[in-house]
Amino acid sequence: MPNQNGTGPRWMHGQIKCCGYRMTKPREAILDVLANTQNHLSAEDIYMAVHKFYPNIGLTTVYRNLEVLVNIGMVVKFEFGEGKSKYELSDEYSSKGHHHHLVCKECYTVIDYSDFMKDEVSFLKSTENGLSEKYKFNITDHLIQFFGVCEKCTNK
Amino acid sequence: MPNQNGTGPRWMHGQIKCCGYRMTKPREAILDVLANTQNHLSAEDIYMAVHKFYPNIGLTTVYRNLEVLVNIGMVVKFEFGEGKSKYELSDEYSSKGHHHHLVCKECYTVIDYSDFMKDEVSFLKSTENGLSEKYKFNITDHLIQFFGVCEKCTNK
DNA sequence: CTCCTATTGGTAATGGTTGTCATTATCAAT
DNA sequence: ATTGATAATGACAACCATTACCAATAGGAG
Ligand SMILES: [Mn+2]
Ligand SMILES: [Mn+2]
Ligand SMILES: [Zn+2]
Ligand SMILES: [Zn+2]
Repeated sequence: MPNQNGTGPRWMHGQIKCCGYRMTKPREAILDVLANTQNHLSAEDIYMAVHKFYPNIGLTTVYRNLEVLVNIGMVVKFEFGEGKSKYELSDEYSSKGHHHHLVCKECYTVIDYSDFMKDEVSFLKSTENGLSEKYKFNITDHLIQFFGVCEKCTNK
Repeated sequence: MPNQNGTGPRWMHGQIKCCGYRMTKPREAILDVLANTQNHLSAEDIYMAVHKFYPNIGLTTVYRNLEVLVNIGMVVKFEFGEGKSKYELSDEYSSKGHHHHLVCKECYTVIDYSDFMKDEVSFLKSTENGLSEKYKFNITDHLIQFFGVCEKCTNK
């Protein structure tokens, strides 16, 4: 979807140009779709959303660009166990900020949470330090997910 | 591989019979393969290992049984980003015990670690409590992974 | 031993993702 | 504004891990 108000962050001025990539219509459209949803979208979801405004943009192009955007850190790719990857804007480019996921194993509802971070921060810091020291790893990232059954699925 | 010494835990007496499942040759072979490796195996890996001793056991059977074993909690399924699932015995049936994973994003080496658990325990307890309370989730499980670049890949 | 039915194995199908390649579009340099 | 090098695109085919299907087999309670 074309940026509705002219005041939003123009992707043009973001990470993309700096990395030697060109700013193209599909790229922009994909970022706009991701910026305008609260959900975690599959490549197909994004393709369909983009398709409404640019019917000639292909699914292959969506996949290719998601890969690029993940590589330059503007988008994050997740596997929640559904058999297809889900994407969302990375912390820096999203209004959500740093968060993790609570996933229902039955209906695959995904909840973003950023509560209870005090304990997480200290846990992460000490664990990352310990691990990188002991295993000589250059740690760049972490993945924390909780799984369970949501309220709706429990009462069913 | 057929259980090498007659003294190991016979899967026969485990979880399987209790759940109404039958103990079959393929089932036993798959569990033996998983019990005799330190690695995280794909369905194909397991199929090939089983195939050496029971050449007539099919890949489909391996997949079907892995699903059963995951469902009754004897096996755990992981996605490390390679595009195929990896399997290992669950904590209770493995000599490894409770642990998490440190994954190299370049070569997909996976390290099991169970260090630095003191901080994790308190983090998990408070976060699980907070989340299940706030979001009315019945939390059953968690996934913690650290990603980075291993020593070998860094010097290359 | 018999019977019920869970399980198997072979093969085809599915579905998400990636490769190919001729064509097009971006943008730095003129 | 025009040009040119090349990044990016779109249509389609190929890939590959996983599932569905179904007739044949085998576990194990009685
Ligand atoms: Mn999220
Ligand atoms: Mn492990
Ligand atoms: Zn649910
Ligand atoms: Zn590595």
